[in-house]
Amino acid sequence: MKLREFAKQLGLSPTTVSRALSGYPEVSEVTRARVAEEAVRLGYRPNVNAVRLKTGRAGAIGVVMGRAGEFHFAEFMAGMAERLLTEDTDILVIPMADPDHNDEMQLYRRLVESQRVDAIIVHSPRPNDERIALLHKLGMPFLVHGRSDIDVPHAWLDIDNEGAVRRATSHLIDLGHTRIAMINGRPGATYALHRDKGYREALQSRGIELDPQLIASGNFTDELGFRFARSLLEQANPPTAIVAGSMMTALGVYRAVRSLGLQVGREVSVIAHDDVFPYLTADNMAPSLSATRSSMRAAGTRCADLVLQLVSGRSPLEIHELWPVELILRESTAPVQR
Amino acid sequence: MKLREFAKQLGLSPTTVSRALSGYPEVSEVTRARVAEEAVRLGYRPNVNAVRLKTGRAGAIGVVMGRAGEFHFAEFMAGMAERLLTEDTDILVIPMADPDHNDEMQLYRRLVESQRVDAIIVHSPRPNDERIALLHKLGMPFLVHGRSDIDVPHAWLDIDNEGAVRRATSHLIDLGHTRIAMINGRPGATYALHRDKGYREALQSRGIELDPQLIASGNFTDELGFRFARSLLEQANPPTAIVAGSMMTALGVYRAVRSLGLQVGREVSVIAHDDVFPYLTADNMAPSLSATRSSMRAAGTRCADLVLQLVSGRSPLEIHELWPVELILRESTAPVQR
DNA sequence: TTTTCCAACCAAATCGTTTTCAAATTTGAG
DNA sequence: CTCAAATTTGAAAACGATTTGGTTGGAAAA
Repeated sequence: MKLREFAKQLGLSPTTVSRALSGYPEVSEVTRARVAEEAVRLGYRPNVNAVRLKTGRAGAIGVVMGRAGEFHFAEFMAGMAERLLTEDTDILVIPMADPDHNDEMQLYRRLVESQRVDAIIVHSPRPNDERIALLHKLGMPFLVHGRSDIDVPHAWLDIDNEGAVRRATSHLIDLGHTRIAMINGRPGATYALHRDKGYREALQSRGIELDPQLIASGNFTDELGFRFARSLLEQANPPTAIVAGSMMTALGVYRAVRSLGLQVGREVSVIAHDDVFPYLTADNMAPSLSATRSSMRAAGTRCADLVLQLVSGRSPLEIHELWPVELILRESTAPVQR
Repeated sequence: MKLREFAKQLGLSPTTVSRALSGYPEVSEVTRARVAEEAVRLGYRPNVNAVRLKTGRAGAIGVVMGRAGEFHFAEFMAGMAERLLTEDTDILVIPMADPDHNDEMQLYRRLVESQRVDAIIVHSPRPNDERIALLHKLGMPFLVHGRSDIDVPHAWLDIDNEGAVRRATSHLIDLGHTRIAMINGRPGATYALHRDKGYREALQSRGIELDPQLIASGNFTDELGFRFARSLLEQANPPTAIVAGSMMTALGVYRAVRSLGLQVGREVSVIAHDDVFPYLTADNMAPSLSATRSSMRAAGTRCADLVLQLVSGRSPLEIHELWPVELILRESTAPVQR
C-alpha cells in the first residue's frame, strides 16, 4: 500500500497524510487521529527507501566490527539494541577488512559517502586516531566509545580505565604485594595506555619500581593469560599478584596458577576487569574473582542514547562521559604471603 | 556528486553512465572503461537510497538479535562480515523486544513490510516455527540457521547436533561410562531436541536406561554448568561423565568437579561442544577438553553466502546443508574408574 | 545507391515519499 | 455580516538513481 492509494482511501491528499503521520502541527487533531487509526487498520507504512531518499536520513547507526570477534561485542550490541528498540533506527554492522591502515580510512570514507548511516560509533580509539579526524572533517556525527587525545572535538563515552587499574593495583599494594604483574590489551589503543598509566602511577606513588618483565599485552584470550602467568610464575622471583586484563585472561591465569600447584587467593592474588557477561560471572569463579566492573551492555545502551542525541543536533562538545568503575573485592585477592 | 553532473562532465547521458557502471552490455567497452575510471577519479558513487528506492532492493540482510547476548553471536557475525565484505550488502541487526510470542511475529512482519532487508537469517528455530511460516507467507527470502520440522519449504544450514551428541555419548559409553549426565540448551529450540535425541539414542542403543535426573537444560552459562554438575556429583550414585552443552557450561563443570576435590579426566569425564572461539580454546583448558567442534564463524560465512544466493534467485528448496561435527578427544575423557 | 540491421547512446518516465508554496476553509473581531 | 487572520488542506516539484522505449549513425546486405 502506497501513500497515494492510502490517501485516496481516506479522501485526503498525500500531503496531509504525510504530515499527519510525521506529527507536523498544521494538521487538525481530528484528521491526525483518523489517519493514524486508518494507517494501522489498513496497514500502511511509509516506504523506508523513499523516505530516506527524500529526507537524506539513513535511519541507521553504523558500528564497524573488527575481525577479531571480540567477545564483548555482542554485549555492547545487545545494549544498543535495547535502546534503539523503541526508536526507528537500526544498527548497521560494517565488517572491517583489514586493520591495515589505509584500508581502514577508505572504509570509513566510503561508509560516510554511501549515506547508509546517520552516525557512527568508533571503537577502541587510539590516542591520535585518524578515524576521528576523518569523520570530523567529513562532518559525519560520531561517538567514540573510549577516548582519544586527538585535537579534534568529539563526543565520547569511556570508562575510567586508569582509575580502575590504579585502584586495583593500589589495593594489591595495600595487601602487601610488591611484585605485581599486569596484562594489558593490544598496545596502541587509548584504553591500554590508560591502564598502563594507572598501573604505573599506583606503583610509583608507593615507591615500587616497575619491572617491565611483569607487563604483557595482546588480545584478551585465555591463552595469553595462561602463557604469561605460567612463564612468570615459573621464574625466580615470581609476582605475587596479577592484574589480569579481562575475564578471559583471568581464566587463563587461574589455570596457570593451578597448574603449578598454587592457589589463587593464596600464593597469587588476581584482579581482572569484568565487562559483566551473562554467561561468565566473576562471582562464580573458584575462588571468586576480585574485579573492577563496568557493564558493557549499559555502555552500549548509553552510547545508542548519546548517538541519537548527536543525530538530533546536540553538540559533540557537550558529550563526554567518564564512567567510574567499581572495584569488587572477592576471594582472589588476599594479603601477600611471606 | 550526483549522476547528473557526473554524466555531464563525461559528456554522456545519465542513462549510459548508469549502464556502464552496472555492467549492462549495451555500452561499448571503451566508454565503460572511461566511465569506471572517471568515477574513481571524481569520486562518484551512486546514492544508495536512490538506488534502493528505484530497484526495490534493500542491500542488507537482517539478523534478529535476541536479548540474551549469546556469546557466539559475535563469531557468527564476524563470519558473515567476512563474506559480505566484498559484496555491496550490509548486515542489519534488529533488536528483539521480548521473546513474547506475539511481539516476535509482529517484529518479523514489520521488518518485512519495512523493506529494509532483502533477506533474513532466522536463528534458533523451533520444530514448528511460526516465524518460518510467516516469512514464507510474506514471500521474504530467508535462511534458517538450524532447522525446523515445519511443513513449509525453507533454506537451512545446520550442524549435526544429533550426530555430535550421539558420538560424544557413545564414546563415553565406549570408555565404560554408564551414568552420563547431559546439559542441554533452552528447551524448545530444534537443536536442543536434536541433542536430546542423540543422547537418548546413544544410551538406548547400548541398553543403558535413561535417568531424567541426569538431564539439565537452560542458557549456556558457566553457572548452569557449575550448579548442575555440583548438585549431581554430591548426590549418591553420581554420574561419571558429563556431556556439557557448551564451552561456558564446561567451565562451570570443571569448576564443580574441582570444588569437590575430584579431577576432570579421572573421576569425571567431560565432553562439550566447541563453537571455536578465538579467546577460549578447548585445547588450552586444563585438562584439555574433549569436544565436538564446529566453527561458528565458518557457519556465519557460509550463511551469508547462501543468503546471497537466495537473494539472487536460487530456490530455497535446493539449500539444505547439514554440517558434520568433528569429535576431538583430549584429556577430559578417560575410561571410567572402578 | 538504397535498404536493413545493429551497436551505441539518450530523453523521459518512474520509484514513493517529503516539502514548498499556494489555495481553501474556518474563525473571530469589528 | 464582512473581511482579515489563522488554520487546514492540496498540487506539484523535488530527492537521485534505473529502465523503457526510442533515436542515431554507420556497416553490411541487397
